[in-house]
Amino acid sequence: MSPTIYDVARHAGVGVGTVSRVLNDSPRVSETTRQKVLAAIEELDYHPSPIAKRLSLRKTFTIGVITPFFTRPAFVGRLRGVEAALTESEYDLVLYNVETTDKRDACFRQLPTSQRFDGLLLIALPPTDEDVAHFHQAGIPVVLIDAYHPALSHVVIDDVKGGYMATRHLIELGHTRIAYISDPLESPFRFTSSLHRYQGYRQALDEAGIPFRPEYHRWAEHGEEQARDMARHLLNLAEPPTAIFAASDTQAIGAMEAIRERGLRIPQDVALVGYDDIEVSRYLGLTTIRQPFFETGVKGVEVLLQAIDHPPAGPLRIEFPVELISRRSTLGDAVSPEPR
Amino acid sequence: MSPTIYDVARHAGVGVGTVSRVLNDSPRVSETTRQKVLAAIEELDYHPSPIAKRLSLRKTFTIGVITPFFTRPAFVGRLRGVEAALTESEYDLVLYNVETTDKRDACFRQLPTSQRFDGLLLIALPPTDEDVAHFHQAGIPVVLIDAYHPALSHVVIDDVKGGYMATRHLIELGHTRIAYISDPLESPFRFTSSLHRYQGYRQALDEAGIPFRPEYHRWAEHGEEQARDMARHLLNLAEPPTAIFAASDTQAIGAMEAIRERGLRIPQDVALVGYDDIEVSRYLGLTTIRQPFFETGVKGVEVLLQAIDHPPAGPLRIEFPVELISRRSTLGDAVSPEPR
DNA sequence: TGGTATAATGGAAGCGGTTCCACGTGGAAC
DNA sequence: GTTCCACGTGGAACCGCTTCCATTATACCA
Repeated sequence: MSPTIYDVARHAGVGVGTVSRVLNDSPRVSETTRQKVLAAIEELDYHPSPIAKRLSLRKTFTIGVITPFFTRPAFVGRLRGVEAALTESEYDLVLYNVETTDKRDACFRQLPTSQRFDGLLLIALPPTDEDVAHFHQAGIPVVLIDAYHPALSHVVIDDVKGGYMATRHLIELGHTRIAYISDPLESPFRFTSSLHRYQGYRQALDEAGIPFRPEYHRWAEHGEEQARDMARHLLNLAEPPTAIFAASDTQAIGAMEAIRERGLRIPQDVALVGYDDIEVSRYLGLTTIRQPFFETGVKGVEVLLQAIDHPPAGPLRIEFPVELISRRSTLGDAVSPEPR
Repeated sequence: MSPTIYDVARHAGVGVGTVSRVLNDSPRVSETTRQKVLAAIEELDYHPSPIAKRLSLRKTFTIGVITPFFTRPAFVGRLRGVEAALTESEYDLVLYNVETTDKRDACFRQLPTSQRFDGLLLIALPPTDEDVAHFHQAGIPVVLIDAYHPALSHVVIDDVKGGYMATRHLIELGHTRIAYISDPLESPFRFTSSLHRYQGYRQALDEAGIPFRPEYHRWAEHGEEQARDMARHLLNLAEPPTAIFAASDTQAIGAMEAIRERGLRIPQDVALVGYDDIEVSRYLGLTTIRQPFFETGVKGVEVLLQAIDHPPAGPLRIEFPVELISRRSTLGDAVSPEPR
């Protein structure tokens, strides 16, 4: 049996209150007593029970993180930031990976009232009004990362702007036949990124006076393979695009494949822009919109921990900037598959 | 303030013991009483406090999962299985992502004695004897996934065999100039997969009477880019290999790039085998050794939960089979980049 | 009819912390 | 020499469960 605070108190010849004060760095302890207590702790190899602390303080020191498909770079990137920020703190990170809407709904329904969390962090999962009402009733702070709800604090990037920047970049390079491939604009998970980037795409076209062609926008389930197929379709059009903007780097890589397999050159025949700046993109020479995954994860944690201790008057909105990273897939030399 | 078990007891006109029995499905409650209690629970919208339960039972119902670089497919794949198995149970999953040996060591030192976990799951992180002694002293069950220590239960695949199978496959296709690219065989993280696969590679060569050529084995930090550079080097040899076995699909993809950029055909000029069967491999037509990521994660959880409730006499060893998946990168038609 | 086994139940104690309140002490202020 | 206060300290009560033990009610048997 591991020693308790009572054992330490007895061993040090003091009361449990004093030991507790030492543990919590209270200034109301004399230096000599502190030393005695620390010696006893050392000697007994005492480790306080976090569970008892939690019960006593009526605080779980745990936050629940719900993320969809954490195999995808965009989600795991944010999760990485969340994990890093949380291990810096005294909070535990309990993870839920959601790959079906059923599991998402189960999480949304059960976790807030489970008395297990001081707060909840949702990654890329916008809740419904009903969900939010439920969170509110449970009295648990919830922060969204890369998702939006008017009543909840959220850490986001401006995807409309990102879509605009990507498209604008292509327009500035002289392209007018610019296609957009993405996830479905509406899906059961209510992911919004493809939609917002689409809006930015449309906006840039409008602004440049380039008419939008419906056949230049294609969507399918997320994935390289699906993206490759979409790009193949685009390249088969009577008047194929000279540039493709993909809603994610993963999809851009699929498009790259389709372009290559037709023997076309990037960017001379088809220019390509992705989104996310995932790890391999630099190496592939893919022009892309960089979004700060890690930082949004960290910030989400900060906002949530702050909200736990000092509930803000209203929901906070934190927006991170996106950045265009120009590489070979739109500029200068061809990307490699071409022999050098 | 949310209601407690006392509120429920009072409301139902019974004692707290009875409510507790109802909550825990004890048979020692009459049906009428049970109904009364359930009604009270419903009416008060009562949710029992897991923290209080944990303190009372002296059990945390939490397991700690320590994984390196969970951005890499091989690790996140296992983690996915772990998460899935754990949400099925009543245990919480607390996650630690380790990207430096410092953090690994800190986790190994602190977590076992932190009184926060009923068990620990280490993914691909073999502990030292000293670490194991520490785990043992803390009295906490530890299970390894994809790692080995003689004193700990572990869930593994036979990487030697996997390396053998990959190499054997190439030999059977008539190759004799077979290169191997991998992570460094020894690293601060003590990952063993590159080493074991290397051993299998050597074994297959020996068995076929093909002399091992040191210049055909190259290693570098994990990553597509590093792998591409290694493959470039191999292809620049006076007598370049006709086949490359890469210790991971990620590295195989890097090699693919190097092969393409020289205008060589896969598999006619250079055949390619990877390892892991990550998601994109099917789509890239990459021949590979499939290992059951998800299943090993699930199994690791099973073994650990079992060990928590019924400590086994000695450490268990669970081995999963690997499987050769033959695709275009060694067989038949060229992989795409070639126009169809 | 009394005795006894059995089932259902109430409630105190315990899990291991925190905190509030009471108390003793010593020095400063008058 | 008294009064006052700040400081340091001990310990009971409490957080919300589980469980064991005592008790009561019921059923069954001789």
